[in-house]
Amino acid sequence: MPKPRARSAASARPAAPYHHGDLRRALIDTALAMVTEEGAWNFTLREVARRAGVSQAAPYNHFEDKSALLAEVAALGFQSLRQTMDAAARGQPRSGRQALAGVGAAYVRFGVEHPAHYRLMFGAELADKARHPTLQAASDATFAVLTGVLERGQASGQVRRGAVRDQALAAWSLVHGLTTLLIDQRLSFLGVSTGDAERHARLAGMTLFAGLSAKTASHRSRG
Amino acid sequence: MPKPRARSAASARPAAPYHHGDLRRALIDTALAMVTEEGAWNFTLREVARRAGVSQAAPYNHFEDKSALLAEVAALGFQSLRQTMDAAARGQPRSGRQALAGVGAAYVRFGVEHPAHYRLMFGAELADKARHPTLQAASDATFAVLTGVLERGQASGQVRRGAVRDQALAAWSLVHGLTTLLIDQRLSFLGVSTGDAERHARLAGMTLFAGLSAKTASHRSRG
DNA sequence: TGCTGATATTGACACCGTCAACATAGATGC
DNA sequence: GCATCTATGTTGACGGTGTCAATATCAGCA
Repeated sequence: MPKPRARSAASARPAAPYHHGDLRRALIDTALAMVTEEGAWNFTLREVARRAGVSQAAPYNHFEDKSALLAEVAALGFQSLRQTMDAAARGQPRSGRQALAGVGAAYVRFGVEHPAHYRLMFGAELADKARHPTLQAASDATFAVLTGVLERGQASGQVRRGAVRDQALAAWSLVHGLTTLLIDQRLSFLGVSTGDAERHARLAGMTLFAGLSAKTASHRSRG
Repeated sequence: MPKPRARSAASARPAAPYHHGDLRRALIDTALAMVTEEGAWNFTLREVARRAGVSQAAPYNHFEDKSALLAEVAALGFQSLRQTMDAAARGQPRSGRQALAGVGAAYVRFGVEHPAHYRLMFGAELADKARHPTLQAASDATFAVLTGVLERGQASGQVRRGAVRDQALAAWSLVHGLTTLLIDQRLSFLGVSTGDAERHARLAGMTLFAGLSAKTASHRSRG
């Protein structure tokens, strides 16, 4: 067989036509699979192209850069994280401390269960997010879930009144720091493994939320 | 001059002798300079060798791996961070909330002022710290400063009694998360820049410490 | 039908981490 | 003093990478 160029021939599968059809989507899907299934958060553009069955330079017709593809996959991660947090927020009956703890725990759980994706989402390679508006938008929407919970908490009187921005920043810092420390195994010397993730998330969250609580906190938050 | 091989000749500088003398130290120093002066946290081993004036393969006589050199530089970063935190802890008159806030603020300030070094210290390339005992030791010593402050705080009655490990984990998560978010400019959409670092560190810290405080916290921690 | 623009391939460039083979020189034993 | 050993350099290579220029292919439209 000199050159399998059949397209409208009798072959059931197109057998690798010259033009892929929707290579952009295929590349994102392939990269996403590599990130989620294996732990390849720093994958190679050539490898993605290889798995998609195209040549090494083909991606450059759809992405300006390797980091553009990275950003797309990271954006999908933020969408997934946002859905997880949304579900956790809605799963709680009240919009107060329970909701906050639930969302925080869901956040940490997402990171621990998808370490490669989380690393990609927050990796330094994409630090200049201004270049990737899709990623920026997805990230903002995710953060909005947190501020929303805090706003409803303030409205319901369960969260101390104050600048939601500052409260959200503290809460986000806490869960983000805990997640990255867990993922990078920086806590092994403490005897903390990723299995304890949720427990520690709730524990650290309780400490923080005691400070956020509208009521006097110290005698209320004892486990 | 055909071959500048003068060593005991009249030349003041040795003019590149074949054997460097202490290349290991020179490589670490060079890499450290690249990390601190420029923002090159993901430097190239070849580039380090180039600047040290040796060939590309010379470093392999002193480091098993590129990551071994990375680990050494990261360990120096942890030492520097520990000194900063120690100074902050000692600078506070009392060993309670003030000390904790001071140490936290010093931590965040260190990260913001040395972003490249901080990224290297916590980067995913060195996630398997077990391979680098020097780094592990330096990291542990740094963490010990935090637990020490908490222990003294508990002893003096200013910090709520409880498992120091859990409190330290919460505090570390908070400052680490805030630092990485600041460094990676993940907070620009909030209008938070690295210039506000210390203010936000103290603000977030106050929220957390309100939960850690032994006294009823909510009416005491108002700025 | 033939042209045009989008999309894919090939082949190259410079760079990277790492290794094997070889060169050099300071230390050591005689 | 000299030969040898060993630590420490160099050179050159291998396979891998991101990226680009030149070229080939093909779908849709005049």
